[in-house]
Parts: sequence; structure tokens; C-alpha cells
Amino acid sequence: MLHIRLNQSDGIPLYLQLLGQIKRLMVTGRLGTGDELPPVRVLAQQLLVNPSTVVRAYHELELAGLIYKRRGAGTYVSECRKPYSDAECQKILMPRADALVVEAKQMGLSTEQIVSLVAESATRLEHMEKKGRAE
Amino acid sequence: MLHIRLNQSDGIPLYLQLLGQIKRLMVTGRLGTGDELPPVRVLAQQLLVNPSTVVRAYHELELAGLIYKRRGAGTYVSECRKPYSDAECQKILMPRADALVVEAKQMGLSTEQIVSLVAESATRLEHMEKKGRAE
DNA sequence: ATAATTGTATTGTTATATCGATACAATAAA
DNA sequence: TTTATTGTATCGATATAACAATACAATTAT
Repeated sequence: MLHIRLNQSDGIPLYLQLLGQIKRLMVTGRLGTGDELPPVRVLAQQLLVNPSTVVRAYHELELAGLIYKRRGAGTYVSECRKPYSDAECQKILMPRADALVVEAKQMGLSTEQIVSLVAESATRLEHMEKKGRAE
Repeated sequence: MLHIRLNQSDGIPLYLQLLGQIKRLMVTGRLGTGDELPPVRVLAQQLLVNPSTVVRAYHELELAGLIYKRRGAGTYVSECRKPYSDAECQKILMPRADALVVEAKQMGLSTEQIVSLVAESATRLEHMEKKGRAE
């Protein structure tokens, strides 16, 4: 039973929330290479969302190369890859970092406070990672 | 003439892009307390968007307390305030930081690399801030 | 006062995103 | 081979974004 929680009322599309949650489970080691994801219908019922929503999230994960599907069999986590160059990481992540920084500065945070915030977030994820592998 | 560029084809709503750009101009000092923003119609023509788009962006900025409007006169940057408590900052910014961190880790970045990325972004903004004030 | 400038309000249209409902197709299990 | 399980494809309903047109209201400039 995957530990996933969706918020029906925060404005973020359900399929995007699900996408992020599954990525988080992968990053923290709760989902590893070869692991089977729940069938579309099962996960949909667990999360109380429409199967189409799960289909969409799975589809995007497949496009990103993070999972693969075999009709009739199931859906599985792909083997780990590192298809992103440093330049690609920059191009994808920098605009998002910029947006976060502008928002934070607008709220009065200093550069140091912003860096601390992100460092804290990353560290917390690392701790979950250790726990995740241990289970 | 404000330095604002919108991307018509990247999927991000124009009013949100405009919102972020104006916040960025504020953070970097190119727009300071009391400065007048362009009239709705003028900015709409400059950016080649519908006046309604600018109206919406201005309206959200007003709701956030960042600008105020005087009908017949114009739109102005509010005086600086710090209405956000540390707890509020955490609540608003942490989910966004978490999302960025998961995405970055998924792409193979280490905690250190992620922190560097954000630090670089914040520092770059600070440099623009100095330049902005100087002009 | 009068006219120009500025923001406001309203209404409608179109395109797209999101989510839901249902039938279909391929694989696995019996 | 038959049945159950799994992913797939398609269509529709709803909400939102964006654009457009228009009339209105308050302030400023003359």
C-alpha cells in the first residue's frame, strides 16, 4: 500500500500531485527499480480519484522514462538512468529555482534564509531516503 | 518602459507570468515604493496581450498588498511591508521547495548541487538588485 | 466646466485542461 | 480455451484562461 495523499481542494491538478508523490517515493527509495506499481483501478480506488487520473500520471511517468508498462501484466519502475546533462538540469530547474527565490525574497526572506529552507527540505528527504531503504 | 517579457507558448498563463515578472522587478529594485506602473492599456499594448490580462495581474498584486490603484490616476507600488510571519513563510514556501528538491533529486542532483543551484539563483537576483537600485 | 486619462464592471466567445464514464485490447492465470 | 486482470482509447462534462467589445466611474489636466 503506497503512502500517497492527494489534496482535492488546493488547486493543483490531481494528476500532477500524484506524479510528484510517486517521484518522491522513488527518490526516497520506497519505490525501487523493478518494483510494481498498483494497477490503475486499485490506485484510483485507494485515492478516491478517477482511473483516468492515474492513467495520466502513469503515462507522464512513462514518457519521462521512469516507469514502463506491460498491458495485462502491470506497471513497473524502470532501471535507474541518468539521461540528464548538467546543462539540461540547469535549463529545467533554474527557472523553477528563480521563481521560488523571487517569491521568497518578495516575502522578505534573505538569501541565507532561502538557502536554509531548501537545504532543510533536501536534508529531510535524505532522512526519509535512509528510512525508506531500511523498511 | 518596464523590462518585461512574456512567453506566449510555454503553457504558463500570461497573467501569472506577468505577476511574477512584476514581483521580480520589485525584488530587484527596478520598481520601488511609490513608483507608478504603466496604465492597463499601455502595458497591454506593449506586451501584446489583452487589457484584461493586465487587469488580472494588477488585481492579484493588489490583493497581495503589493500595489494600490487610484482610478483616474494610476497604479502604484505600495510601501514595503513585512506582513508574513516565519510560520507563514514556511507554510507557503516549503511545499514549493519540496517539489523543487524532489524534481532535482529525481534528475540525479545531490543535496549540495541543489543548494548551490538555489544559492546561485538568489545571488544573481541580489546582483540585479544592486544594479537596479543604481540605475 | 470640459476633455482626456485611468481603472472598473459586465457580458460573451473560444480554446484548453482536467476529470469522469465507458467500452476495448492485450496479457496472464486457471 | 476461457476467465480475470491489466493497460488503452474515446467521448463528454465542467472549469478556467484568454480574448474581445463595450459601457461606466473617478481623477487629472486644461
